[in-house]
Amino acid sequence: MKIKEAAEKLNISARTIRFYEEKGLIKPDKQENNQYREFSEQNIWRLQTIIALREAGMAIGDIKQALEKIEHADKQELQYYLELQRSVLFSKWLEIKGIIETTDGMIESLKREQKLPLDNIYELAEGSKRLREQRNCWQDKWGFDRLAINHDERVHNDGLREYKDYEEALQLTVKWLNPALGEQGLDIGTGTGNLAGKLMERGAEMAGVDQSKEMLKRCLFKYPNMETKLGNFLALPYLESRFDFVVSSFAFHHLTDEQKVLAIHEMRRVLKPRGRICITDLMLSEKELETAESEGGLELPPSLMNLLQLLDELDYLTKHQQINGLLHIVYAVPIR
DNA sequence: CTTCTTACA
DNA sequence: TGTAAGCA
Repeated sequence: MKIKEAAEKLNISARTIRFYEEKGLIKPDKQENNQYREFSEQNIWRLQTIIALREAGMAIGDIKQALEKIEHADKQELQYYLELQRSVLFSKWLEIKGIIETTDGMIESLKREQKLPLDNIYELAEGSKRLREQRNCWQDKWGFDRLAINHDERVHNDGLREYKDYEEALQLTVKWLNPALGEQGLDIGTGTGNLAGKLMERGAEMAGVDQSKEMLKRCLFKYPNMETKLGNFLALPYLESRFDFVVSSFAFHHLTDEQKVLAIHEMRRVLKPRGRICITDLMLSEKELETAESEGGLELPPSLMNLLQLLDELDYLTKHQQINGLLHIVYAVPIR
C-alpha cells in the first residue's frame, strides 16, 4: 500500500512516516519507475511498534536500537530497553508528583493567607526546578557499563585503595542491619549485587537499583531471585512504603551535596514508617577533612559529619563506625 | 490528485 | 513534526 493509505491506517501523517525512514527506523521498498514507497504488512507492523514505543515516550534513537533487539528476538536486551524506558517514565512521574505537591502547597497557603505568599512560591518553584535539572542531568556518567565486565575482579584486587576492607565493611553492614526473615530490602547502586547477596543469605528479600544495565545483568546472573531495576538515587523506581530497609555501598560519594539531600528523601519515600537506612561508603571524618583540605586533593570524598547532620535533621537516630581512613558505615533508624 | 525531495519554522 | 514549494 502507498504512504497515504498507511498513514491513515496508522493515524499518523505521511511526513512522520518519511521521517522515521529518514532516521533509519524503517526501509520500505520503492517502486522502480516513480520512487513511490510501498508498505508491506511487515512495514506496517514495524510502524505500529514504533508508534507504541513512541507513545511510551521513547526517543527515536532508542527505538531504533530496541527494534534491532526485537528483530533478533533478543528478549534480555529488549527487556532492558523497556526497563530503561520505565525508569525514564518513573522519573517523570516523580517530577510531576512533586509539582502537584508544590501546587497543593500554594493553594493551601493561598487559602490561609488570602494572598500570594510570593517568597514561598518562589522557593517552591525553585525547588521543583532543581529537582528537574538534577534528575535530567544524571545519566551514566561514570561509564559503569564498560566497567561491569570485570567489576568483581577489580574490587577484589584493588585491596589497598578505593575498595580497601571491602569484605569486612559489607559484613559489618549486614550485621548492623540484621535483617529478619522475609524483610524487604533495597540496595541502591547495587552493582553486581555483592551487598544484596549477603543480605539475602540472611533471609532478606532484596531489590537492587543501578544505573548500569550491564552491572544488573551480572547481578542477575549471580543472584537469579533478586529483583533488579534500572534507576538511581534521585528517582528510585518504586512506590511509597515499600521497603523495611535501604542500603547502599560505595555509591553515595558520587552525589553532590544537593543530590544527597534529595537522595535521603527518596530513600525515606520508599521506606516503610520504621524503615532503616545503612550507608557504607568513602567519607571523611573531621580529622581527615582538615588534612585532605590542606593537601588540596582534587576529588574530596564527602564529609561524614554532613551526612550525620542531614540524617539528624530528618529525625533519624544514627550510629557510625570508621572501618579505615576513608571507609565508614552509617546506620540510621527513625526516632518515631 | 498523489508522492517525492528539500528547506525551513 | 508541520508546512510549503517545485517537480514528475
